[in-house]
Amino acid sequence: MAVTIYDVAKKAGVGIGTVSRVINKSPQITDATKSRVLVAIKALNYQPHTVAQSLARRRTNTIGCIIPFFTGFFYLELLRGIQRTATSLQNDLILYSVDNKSNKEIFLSRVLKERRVDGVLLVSLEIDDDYAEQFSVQHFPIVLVDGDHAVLDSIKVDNIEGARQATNHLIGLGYPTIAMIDGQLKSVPARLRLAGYKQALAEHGRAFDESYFVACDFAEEADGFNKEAGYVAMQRLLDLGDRRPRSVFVSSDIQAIGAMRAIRERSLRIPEDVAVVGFDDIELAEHVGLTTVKQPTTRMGQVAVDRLIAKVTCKPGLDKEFKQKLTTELVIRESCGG
Amino acid sequence: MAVTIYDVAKKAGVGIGTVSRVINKSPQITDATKSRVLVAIKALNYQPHTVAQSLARRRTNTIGCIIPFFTGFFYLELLRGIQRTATSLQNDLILYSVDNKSNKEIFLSRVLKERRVDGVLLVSLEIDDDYAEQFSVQHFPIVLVDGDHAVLDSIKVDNIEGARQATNHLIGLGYPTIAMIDGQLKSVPARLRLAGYKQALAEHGRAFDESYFVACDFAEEADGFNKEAGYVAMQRLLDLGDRRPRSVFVSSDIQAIGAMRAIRERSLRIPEDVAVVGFDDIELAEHVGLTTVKQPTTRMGQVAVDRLIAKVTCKPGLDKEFKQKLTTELVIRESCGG
DNA sequence: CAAAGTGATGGAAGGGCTTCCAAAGAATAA
DNA sequence: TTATTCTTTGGAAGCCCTTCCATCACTTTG
Repeated sequence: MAVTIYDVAKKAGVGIGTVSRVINKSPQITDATKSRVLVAIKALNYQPHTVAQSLARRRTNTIGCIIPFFTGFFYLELLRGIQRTATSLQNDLILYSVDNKSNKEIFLSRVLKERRVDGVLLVSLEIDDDYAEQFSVQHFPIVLVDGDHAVLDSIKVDNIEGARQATNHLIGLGYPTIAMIDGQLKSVPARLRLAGYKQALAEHGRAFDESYFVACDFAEEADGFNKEAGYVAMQRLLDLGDRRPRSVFVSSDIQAIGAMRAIRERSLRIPEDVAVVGFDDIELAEHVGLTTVKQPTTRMGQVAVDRLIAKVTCKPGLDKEFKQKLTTELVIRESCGG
Repeated sequence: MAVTIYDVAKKAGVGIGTVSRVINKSPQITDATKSRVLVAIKALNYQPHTVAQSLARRRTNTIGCIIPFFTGFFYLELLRGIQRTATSLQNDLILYSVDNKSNKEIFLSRVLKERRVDGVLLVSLEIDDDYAEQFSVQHFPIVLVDGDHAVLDSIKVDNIEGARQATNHLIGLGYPTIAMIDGQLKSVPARLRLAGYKQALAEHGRAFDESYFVACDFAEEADGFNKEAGYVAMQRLLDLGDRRPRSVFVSSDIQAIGAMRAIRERSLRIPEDVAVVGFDDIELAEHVGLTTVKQPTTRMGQVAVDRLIAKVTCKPGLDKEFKQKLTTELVIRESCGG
């Protein structure tokens, strides 16, 4: 059978409390006893039973992460930031991955009642008001990542600012006309990116021109953020003939890839005929030389875990609400010229 | 305070053992008592404390997964298969991700002693003999994924067969000359893929021609499986001038991407001048129309977890060694013509 | 009708730790 | 010296379950 704290205590000739204190680095232990215990621990090759510790301490040193079935680079990088930070703060990470909506609810309620994790990260998923309420009332630590809710802590990227950066880049390069291709307007990021686009135009005294704006409301899949939608949307802009825009800000890289294909199919060149900026900085973007807006994904994971664990350990200054927005970064490649 | 099994027992007017039996679906409970208990559980909104269950049962219903810091699609898909299968078998998944080698050892020894997980998956990582020994002796369930060791269960893809498929495809299309670009020969998959290539050639009575084989031994990073290495290697083949190969099997997609660039830079066409097959089926492969060998990645995760949990639960027939090889699948796109 | 068997139930013990309280010992003050 | 305070230590109780054993209420059998 496995060696327990009692074996160590007997071997070292001390009480179990003393052994426990040594393990937990309690200060009030004489160096002599401490080293006796340490020797016994080494001799028996003892390691505390984590599960028993969790039960007694009412702390698992584990955080949960509810994340939609991770496709794409974004989630990989996010997970990397989360994992790395958790490990560095001596926490383990349990992954709950969500296939469909009902799944999410199950995980939320499990997390809340099983007490298997000290806190939870909810990534890219909406949370109902009554669940939010429960977490809030029970003081169960939760941080929303790439999402938001009135009563809960959240961290996300500043979509408006990112869209502004992209648009300003095109303005700065002197393009006379700047179109925008957006996702479905019912999606939150799509609306925010539109707002940033409009804001940048307004700041430079440019009017928003309805005919230069295409929302992919016709495309269902992935809220319009997909290759085909970008392709179709770009066709519409190119159909303007002479009035076609000189440059376009596309609200996601994957749409931009589709848009670029549409441009090339008409024998137009990028950026000489039409300049393109994307959003996201997916892996493909580098390959096709797409200038785009990079989200600080790894960082987001890190900040989220830091905050979550601060809440778990009741660090001071946690009452104030935490609504962090991280700023994006423009990655300049070849698709805009300049 | 949280509601415990005692509260439920009192409310239902039964003993705690009875409540426990209801929770664990023990058969010998009358329907009447069972429903009384169920009512009480519902009324109190009771849910068992997972940690306490783990301690009492000496089973955590959790598996660990030690995985190198997941870059690339391969790990995403693998993780998807692992996660999905674990969830469907009522197990949670703890992710230990490895940044560097020492990290791996730490996780291995923690897993072994902390008893926080019932079993562990070791992905794409080598394991020292003495650790393998320890797992073996202690009967601690472990399954190697995309790796191997004499005394441990393992599951991986059949690299030899995959390389044969790729080479045979080129042979079948009638290409007179078939070169190969490989990773560093010190890497195991590189050697296996070479073996498959040679085997296919031999089966069709073709000689292995040293001058048509380039191993990327000059490239350090990622065992030679990277874009630049592929680019350089292809240059060498193209430098053969008139004797340059009519087709080439590249041992990874990422190298193939580099190779394709080298081909295009000499104003040669794919597949009209040089046909290319890759290996891996990364996301980019589809985008560039690369014919390639797809690994059954998700499936591998699934099989691994199935096996691991079978071991944990001591299903019969586990003594025989388990060394599974999954077969690859050729994905035909445009880079080979035909 | 008693004896033996069957099935459902209660609850103590045990899983391995932390923590609190009391006690012993050491150090200081009077 | 004795009284007082401070440190260090031992170990019981508690964290919340599962499981085993004893018990009790019925059946069945002879």
